[in-house]
Amino acid sequence: MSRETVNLRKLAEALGLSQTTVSRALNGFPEVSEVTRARVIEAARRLNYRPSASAASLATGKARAIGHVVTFGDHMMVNPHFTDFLAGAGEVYARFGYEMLLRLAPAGGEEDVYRDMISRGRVDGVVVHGPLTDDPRIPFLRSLGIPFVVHGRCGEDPAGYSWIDVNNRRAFMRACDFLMDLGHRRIALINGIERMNFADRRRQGYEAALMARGIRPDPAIMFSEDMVEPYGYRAAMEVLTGRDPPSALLVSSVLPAIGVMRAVAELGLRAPADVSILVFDDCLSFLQPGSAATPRGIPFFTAMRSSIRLAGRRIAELLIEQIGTPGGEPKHELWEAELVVGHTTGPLPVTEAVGSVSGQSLKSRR
Amino acid sequence: MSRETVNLRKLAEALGLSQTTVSRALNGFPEVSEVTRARVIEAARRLNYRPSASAASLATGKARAIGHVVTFGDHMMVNPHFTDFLAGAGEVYARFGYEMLLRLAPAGGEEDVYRDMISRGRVDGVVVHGPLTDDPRIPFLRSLGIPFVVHGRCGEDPAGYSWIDVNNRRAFMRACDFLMDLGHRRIALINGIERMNFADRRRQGYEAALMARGIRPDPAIMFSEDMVEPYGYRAAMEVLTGRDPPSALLVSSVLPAIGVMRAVAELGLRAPADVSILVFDDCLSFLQPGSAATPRGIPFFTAMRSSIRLAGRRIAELLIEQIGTPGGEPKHELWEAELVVGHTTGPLPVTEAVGSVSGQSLKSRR
DNA sequence: TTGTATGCGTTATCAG
DNA sequence: CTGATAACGCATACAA
Repeated sequence: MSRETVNLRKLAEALGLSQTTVSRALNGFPEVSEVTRARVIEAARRLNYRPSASAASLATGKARAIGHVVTFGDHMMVNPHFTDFLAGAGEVYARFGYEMLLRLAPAGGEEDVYRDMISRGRVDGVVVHGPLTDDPRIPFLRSLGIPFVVHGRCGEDPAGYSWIDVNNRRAFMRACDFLMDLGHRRIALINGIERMNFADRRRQGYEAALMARGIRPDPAIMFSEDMVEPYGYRAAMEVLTGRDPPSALLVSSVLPAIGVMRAVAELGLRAPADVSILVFDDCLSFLQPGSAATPRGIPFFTAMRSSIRLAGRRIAELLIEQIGTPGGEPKHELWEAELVVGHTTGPLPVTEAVGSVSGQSLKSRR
Repeated sequence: MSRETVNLRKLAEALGLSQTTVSRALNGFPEVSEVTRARVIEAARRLNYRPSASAASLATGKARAIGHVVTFGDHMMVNPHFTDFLAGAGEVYARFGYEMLLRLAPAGGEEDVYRDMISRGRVDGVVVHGPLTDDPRIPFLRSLGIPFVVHGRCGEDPAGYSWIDVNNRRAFMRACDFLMDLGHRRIALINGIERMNFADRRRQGYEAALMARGIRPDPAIMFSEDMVEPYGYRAAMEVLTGRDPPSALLVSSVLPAIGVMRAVAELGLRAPADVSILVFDDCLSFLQPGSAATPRGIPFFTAMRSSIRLAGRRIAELLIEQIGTPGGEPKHELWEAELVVGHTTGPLPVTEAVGSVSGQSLKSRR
């Protein structure tokens, strides 16, 4: 139970060696003899030696830590998708001996927070979450010259920094095509905040798919907000009880989709009999397995799926690699989302296909 | 655009002062003249001086950081309730200039992780999440002599360490009483993992309330698992389609409650007409406002409510206070959950009150 | 009110 | 292969 802190000096004294040799032995330098190394390692374990992080950091100039700045949403909310990202990244950090630093910042105030933790030497690299379409954080971090990886990206084909992103545009095109192949023509979009690049791209995909079949996107059934449950509920309520309701809903996350289902149930409707629902599924673990599996093992929601946890893992790997090789080129990965057919999509209801008074028919079912 | 790192020495040189004076001026020591202090502060800002965290930490022995070890659940999942805790705690950390360190650990492996970040001097204090009924982490941290605060607690009236907890026992007694006052006699419990103290206490409250009215708890309608959506779905499915189904469900979190609602809808049932549902609501922001508010501003779920975000805030405050006053006594706070009546509870359905074949009647409604 | 000297616990440079 | 010794950047006891 030796609770007294044992430092390098004491360890070296106990071994009758110099601090230098002990340090080298512990850090795997090749020039130390294997017998000495074994002795040192054994003694270090026995005496419970742990190198001081701040001393090491001061001496090397490396913090062995990575910073994450998470933005307070409009509801002073931390994006719940973040837990799953964290699970993926944290696993990698643990494996490579990196610390994870977390700071909150109000939307727009991230730069100060980044600057602070970087210039005080607390981190060797940072992750950018939720990039906007034209995000000041990217030029800012580039000017600082610190390694960073963006979860998502900004403009078209950005090459000046590292990022990992889902092909959101194509994912929503495919989703829309899938619904139109089933006969749907009027499809609502319940999107995330379109200042965010991922949501902007999703809207683009949605619009492109519609227009490719000669359908003009209708702003009356397109929404853009923080992806939370009540939002899905309100949006679904609005379009399903409005005039000319859509026969299908394209929803940007499982969270608002749950709200959509609540609205659907409250209106006495059923999916997919009355309305089809297609979701972008980030594989949130607390809604897993299979984004709410049904008894037969088929996922509940039909979805475009891409694991945010895997993204966290890969981004952490990339960032650590980048920290290790300062001169390296930026790297990019564009992932394709997978279409998974569940229970919430089906062919356009017959009543819908017949007349244009479908709104009334929907409402009358209550 | 001075990107070169300016340290205390350079700043002092630029000012024609000694490092000592500059340091004292910046750290608010009283003995420095106000004119000097103003000069120093101005120059520090102008030259973009930020003290090195590792140097300060090495010199003072304080890390100005707080460690959180989050446990991987059975599904290799990070508890989504954590984002809201984080939102509360992070706000306080930001205010007091503390860093938040996050590490993942497999269930049971937390001690090594705590030991590592503590003995390497990365943190000044730690938070314990999700304490078990007899949690080895508490004696372990006490033996280390590091400030820590537990979110929850372990045995009866523990006094040897600081904690903040909800009165889970009473909350579930009240919930159960509320349902029984409505006429319900057969109430299912969809609980969290009862190795965890909070869930254990909830079960105690549930059982005590039942027994106080002469009802023997029935293990056939009591569940204990990770509080995720599919769990709620499965449990609800099982009891509602089984023989002798309950007329009310007591659910430990909004997450499984969403799964419960999915099962209820799939069975063609309605709440509260066919079945009452009462939830413990942690005020998760991504399900806010009002745990899924309905149009009239009344919350959707009837719930026992206590904000996990507020808990995060208060725990952070307590811990920082404790770090500042080493000799202090442990502090405890026991919060009462609030009963909020929503739309998912109602009197016992008539059919239930009449016969004992209610299971059949439920099923036949499909 | 300001300055000098020293220590914090490592790693890194340079000799041996 | 090993060992003195000097940084790293700040805080602080002690002097002036």
